[in-house]
Amino acid sequence: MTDRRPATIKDVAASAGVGIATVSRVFSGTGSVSAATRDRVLAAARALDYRPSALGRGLKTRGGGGIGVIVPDVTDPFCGELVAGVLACARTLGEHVIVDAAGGDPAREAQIVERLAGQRVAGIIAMPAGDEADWRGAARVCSSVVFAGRVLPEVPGVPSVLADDAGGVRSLTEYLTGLGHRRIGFLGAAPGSPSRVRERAFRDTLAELGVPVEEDLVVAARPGRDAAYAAAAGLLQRRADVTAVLAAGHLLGEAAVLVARGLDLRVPADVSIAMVDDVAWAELCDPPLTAIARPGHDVGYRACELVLREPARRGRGGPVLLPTELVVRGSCGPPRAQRR
Amino acid sequence: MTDRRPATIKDVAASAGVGIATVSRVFSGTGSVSAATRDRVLAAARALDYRPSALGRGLKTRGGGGIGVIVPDVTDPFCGELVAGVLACARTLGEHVIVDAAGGDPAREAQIVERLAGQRVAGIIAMPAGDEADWRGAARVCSSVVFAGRVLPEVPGVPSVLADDAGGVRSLTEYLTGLGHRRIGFLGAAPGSPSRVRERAFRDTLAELGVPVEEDLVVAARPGRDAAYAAAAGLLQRRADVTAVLAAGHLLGEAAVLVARGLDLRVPADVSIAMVDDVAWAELCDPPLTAIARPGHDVGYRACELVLREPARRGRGGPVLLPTELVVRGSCGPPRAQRR
DNA sequence: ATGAAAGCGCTAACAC
DNA sequence: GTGTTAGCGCTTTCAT
Repeated sequence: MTDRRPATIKDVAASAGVGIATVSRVFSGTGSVSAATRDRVLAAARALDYRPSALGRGLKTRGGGGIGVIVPDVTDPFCGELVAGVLACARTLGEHVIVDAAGGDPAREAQIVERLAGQRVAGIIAMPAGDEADWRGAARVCSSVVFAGRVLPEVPGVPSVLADDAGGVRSLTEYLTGLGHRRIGFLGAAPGSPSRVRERAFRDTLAELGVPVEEDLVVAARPGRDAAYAAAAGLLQRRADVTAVLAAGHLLGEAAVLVARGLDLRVPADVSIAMVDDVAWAELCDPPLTAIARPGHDVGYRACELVLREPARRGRGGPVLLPTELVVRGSCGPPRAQRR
Repeated sequence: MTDRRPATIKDVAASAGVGIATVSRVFSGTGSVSAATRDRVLAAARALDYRPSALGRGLKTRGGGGIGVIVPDVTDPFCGELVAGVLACARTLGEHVIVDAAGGDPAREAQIVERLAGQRVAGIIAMPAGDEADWRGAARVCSSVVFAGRVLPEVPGVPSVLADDAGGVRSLTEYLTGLGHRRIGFLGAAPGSPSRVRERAFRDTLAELGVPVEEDLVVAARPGRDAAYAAAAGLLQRRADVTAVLAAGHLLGEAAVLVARGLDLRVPADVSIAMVDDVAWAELCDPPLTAIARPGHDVGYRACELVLREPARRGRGGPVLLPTELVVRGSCGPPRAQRR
């Protein structure tokens, strides 16, 4: 049980009676080695429990390899899917993945980028929190950066792959108005949020449909469960006449459901509720919630492909937009004439 | 915009007019450097956008640093929490974290361990899928391995930190029997599963309470949503007389809720339902589900501490057991005299 | 306080 | 085919 340090290429070479270059050739698949020698090397390696050091190789080849992923929170369902997608793709490409959570804090995000750069990763995939300046720098620091699931405006040279949130909100809005709703409450992200495409899509769709947008019905919540709940409660109490609520995220949807329940509102008889993010509980809710499914896994997968396979095409063209899907369940119905 | 390769310590040394050793001292904090020199070095470094290479350092110091985490699936809520806990701890210790998902496949798990070993990580935290032999080898391969959230029996030298699942199931079982239930269905993991402590705890508690265990009521489901649903449907249809269901995981709980709804069973009037894993939707369910909260975050955090801070104590004593919490909501009530 | 030099484990020319 | 050699970027004696 002596825990001696790992065998090196030199040990293997000596033990197999060959030069270190030969061992290197055997393991990197480069050059040509006679079958006999290869076997001897492999045997020696196995005996010594040898495993090539990624450090040595990385140092030589300039680039440690691997890819870094930065999300606000790994426990968020969408982020989880995203990460899973990256892992799936990275696996096929034989790369490892360094994951970190920035908690929505730009400073922390910058720190993580710094560390990743120190590791000499081949690329970084980020769901950015919000500081353009930092990312402007990061784009220089790392060979290849791509945004996934979210973008920062004004960061040139960083390609992105996104779920088509605008399209999703648009169809949800059309669905709701089609049902007859005119006073739809919108629960969205705070002004500081990186992208308010959802809110814009909501407003635009309503405008196109000739439904007036009442400012009072568009509310912005800061991130987090509590803020979401407060926003939902505020909206539903202030405007007892809303007939439907469109929640722009699962936390906001959760809040809407809870508040409606607390207010003894029947769904969808008194209020219809729909949300962005088709999380697991949408189906378990009573009634099951109509939602927009965002392809988190695919977003991650594509982002990983982009960052590793097409470093040349970086920044070419607009963002890659992946389609969302409207999943209709039982939480929306025609508006009741008058609530309360 | 010339994308020249990253500056090295040599570049900085030259630019600052000092030796490379001095630059090293400045960045590693070792040795002593005069304030003036330090400033010159720092200035030069900033100008060149220098960032020490973790590869170079790692090679020299034997050990790339960083820690590896292997879970079955990052999108699982418990795994997500676990990973988040590891990230939180690793951050305080300045280590990066390589994450990978094995999908419950021992072979894939072994591959991942192999890659991690190649990266010369400082330690590995794993929620093992099932093959003892692989892990027996892995324990040798890597300096420091710890199991988290789940254990394999009989892998010596690998410490573990776990949620007290047995305790959780015990309190759930006591709670249910206290309510008057005698025919409790148990939805558990398949026989091949790494640990069936939950089932054992259920049986033991019932035995202690003098309630006979009917084999017919203890069902094992293979992993995955579909299998869970099938198991729940089978149980509830076969035994219309069960008055309560204890689901040993959130997927099983989900299945129980869905099946009960499909069968038009009222919860808790017709059946009480409780589960292990206090996931987000437990509170959104109607009625909200009584559940056992497992401290996923803490498990990850402690595991990370263990793997990095106490390599000496490895394997000493039994597993670290973290308490679970019984969260009583509205899904359980006294049994109805007779169902159907 | 600081510089020179010797590697860490590996790959890539280049000889043979 | 296979061995020799020169670094990759860094830390670390050992002089100075």
